[in-house]
Amino acid sequence: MKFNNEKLKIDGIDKKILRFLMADARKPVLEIARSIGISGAAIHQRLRKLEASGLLAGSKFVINAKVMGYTTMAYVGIYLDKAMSNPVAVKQLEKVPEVLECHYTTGDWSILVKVLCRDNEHLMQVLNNEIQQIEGVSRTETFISLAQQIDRQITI
Amino acid sequence: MKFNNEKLKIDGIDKKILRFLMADARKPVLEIARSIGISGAAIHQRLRKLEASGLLAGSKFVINAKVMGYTTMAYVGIYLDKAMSNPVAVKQLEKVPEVLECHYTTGDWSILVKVLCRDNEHLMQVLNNEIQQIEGVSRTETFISLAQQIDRQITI
DNA sequence: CGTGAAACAGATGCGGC
DNA sequence: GCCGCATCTGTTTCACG
Repeated sequence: MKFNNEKLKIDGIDKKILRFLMADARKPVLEIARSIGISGAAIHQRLRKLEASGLLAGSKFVINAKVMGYTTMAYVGIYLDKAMSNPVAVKQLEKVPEVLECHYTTGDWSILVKVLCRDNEHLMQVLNNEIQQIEGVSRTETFISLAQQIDRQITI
Repeated sequence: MKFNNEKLKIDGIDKKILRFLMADARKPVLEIARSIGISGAAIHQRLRKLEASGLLAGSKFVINAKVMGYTTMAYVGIYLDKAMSNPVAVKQLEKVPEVLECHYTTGDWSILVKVLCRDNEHLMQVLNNEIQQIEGVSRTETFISLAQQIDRQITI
């Protein structure tokens, strides 16, 4: 991806718009307009500009996974055999729906993944039957998140 | 939070609606209606039901932090002194805007946080001047994410 | 549950300043 | 850049099957 991010200037009004929409992507533009005392058309123009700049990477509905019975979140550090290339392992991890994030990290492990499971038993199955079955995975270290106490985006 | 999640039944139509909105929270309900061949009013009713069930936890605009010059993401494992209670430390971590997530974890550390910084130098400042200055923090271990290769929500 | 119609509200494009 | 206006589209409610 290439963006024209060299001239990207975000002024106070842009920031206000972004803060509103980061908290609620469905907030009507006209409502935001009234809140910050500017016309709806102006907000619209600014949003087009921000979108063109690549700063706006879309919007998401947030699902409360707990209500769906997914209560166990964990981070898993994965050690790969020297022979195993990272992209090949990632391709396998993509096929595991419980894997929500995957990072290529410095430090002890080759890969750090975040997984979301229904319960500890489900987590065990994902570890044993999915992740550790991937070729090249030699060992894993699991850290269960007993509570997620902060969850937010970058502060604008 | 308590929800009436005992009777929560999600059928195929609900799943389709959710999949559309999880990918793009601003997608018009009428467009979804046309895609799946049902009236707009029906989608609207289902969304109200899903919202009341607590499954819908809002929506967010996603910001591309790279365009804002934030290119260094890292996970930091934090060791707390025995005397230090977790909630007190979390309260301090909340004040650090670079901290995006904070998990109370099993395993070696007391806390695992995700931080997003402009560059390695900024990360170093956050570690030395912010996180390690928090009372009760004895030691940290940092894992820089060289690349985030998967980033998604729960699969419906 | 679903539908279609009606009333309301928001989105979008444009000329003008 | 912003505004106001006109038009189009989407949202929301409601009575009914």
